[in-house]
Amino acid sequence: MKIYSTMSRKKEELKVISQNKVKLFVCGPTVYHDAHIGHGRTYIFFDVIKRYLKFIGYSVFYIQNITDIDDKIIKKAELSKSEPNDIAKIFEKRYLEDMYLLNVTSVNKYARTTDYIDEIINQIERIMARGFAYETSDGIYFDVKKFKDYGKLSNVDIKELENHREIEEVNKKNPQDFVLWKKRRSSSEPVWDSPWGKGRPGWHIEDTAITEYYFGNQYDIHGGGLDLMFPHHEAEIAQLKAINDKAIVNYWMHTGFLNVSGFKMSKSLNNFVTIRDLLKEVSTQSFRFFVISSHYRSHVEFSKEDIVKCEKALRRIKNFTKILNERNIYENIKPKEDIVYEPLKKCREEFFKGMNDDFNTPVALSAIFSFINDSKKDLIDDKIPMSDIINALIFFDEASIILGIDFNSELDIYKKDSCSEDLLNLINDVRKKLREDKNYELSDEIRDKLHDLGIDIND
RNA sequence: GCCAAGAUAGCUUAGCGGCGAAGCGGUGGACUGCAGAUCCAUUACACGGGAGUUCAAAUCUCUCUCUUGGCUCCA
Repeated sequence: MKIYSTMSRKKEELKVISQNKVKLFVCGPTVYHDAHIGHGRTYIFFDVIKRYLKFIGYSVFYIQNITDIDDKIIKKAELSKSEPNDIAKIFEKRYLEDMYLLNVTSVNKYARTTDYIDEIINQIERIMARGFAYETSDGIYFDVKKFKDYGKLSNVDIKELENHREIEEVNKKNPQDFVLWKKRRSSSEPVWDSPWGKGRPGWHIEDTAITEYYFGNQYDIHGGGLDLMFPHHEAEIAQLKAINDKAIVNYWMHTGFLNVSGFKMSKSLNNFVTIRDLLKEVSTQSFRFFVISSHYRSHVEFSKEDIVKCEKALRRIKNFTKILNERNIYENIKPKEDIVYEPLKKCREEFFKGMNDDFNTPVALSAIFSFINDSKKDLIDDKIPMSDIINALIFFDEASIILGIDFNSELDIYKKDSCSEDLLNLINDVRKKLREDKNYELSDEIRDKLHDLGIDIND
């Protein structure tokens, strides 16, 4: 199993800290608006990563933080004349709903920042005690000059930054220094007691507090979107090392951007697509397929058309597994016999080779399609041994579990409720009669209009 | 300005030293009253330009052109 590490900028063999165990942390969202499809991409991918590591035998503990106290949340609360905590609660709930809809089910623990205030304060105290942070009139700051490796992960030259950083805080020793604890600035913001008076945590400290609480000083994988590499992950590394020289994160993984109409999603550009809006138009499975049909580190351009293409491709796989299922005349028999059918052997080999090579899902998918192309005729002609029909079904089950896309179920975009289903049956009966009377004109018109409504009928 | 990523058939995406691959699309056919779906067959003048290294380069080096991203909060 090879994983690309941002720190070394190359693929490295996965070596876990304790046998068979992977401690995985991924930066979660700040809950002040609905998650967009870029979040969707990142979290679907880490979902696949977790699923795969688990599949190949690791016991994975996957934590994601939820930032529920932040400037943006406070600002949003002010605008909507509500409490920051209420805003956070609402969007946290909506975020979890979105993840559920995306079939992102592999996170073991969602950790809220405000549940770890004690740990955060304690960590800041230790960072200060070791001389890596200092107090000013408005907060506690990390002294970046004390940590020589600051900038190593993102390959950023600290000196360069001086020219570009906004200097919003005059009391800081250096413009690059980042805040660990913010002292109360206005009466409306939520605060907690601390040795430095009432205040709230800075953004970077929550992750190290949470990871230390659950994982200790060393853990295996830390993931997140590419945009978090600097300064967020640099800050985390600095904090970790400030607490403990031996602290280490072995693999830093970053997902590439999902851009819309050539640009990164932003509200000002009005190219902001939320997960819930997208799922009104395309199925979860199609979107997941879209996400995994490119490599997680590459930059991807979002387009509805491409998701439609993915939906068609996905349907091809489903049609194939449908035939496989029909051929499986022995129910409940799962012989773990060796595979003799060559295309299936090749398919498995390629699939796992791809996944083992830094989670190369496009290769894995390609292996599936090659298998379908190579074997479809044999399947229809009944030339595949029954044991391998079953082995193929087992393979598709495994692939479904790993990728979080059920290849064995029919693609169904439209949620059926009993009423609309009855109604559709009624319309179909009417059309059937019309066709029997050779009144094609009217029956076709109904079909066309249903199509416009997004309902396709197969005669 | 500094730091990155990228340019592969009509479109999307892999490959990253030795038959250019997958999906979508296109074309022909089967099925159908027709369309779609499905199936079968088939297709393609695709590795941004130019040098170099090598027996061999899409793949390595240099260079040019272009695109995108980061350097402020950001998955």
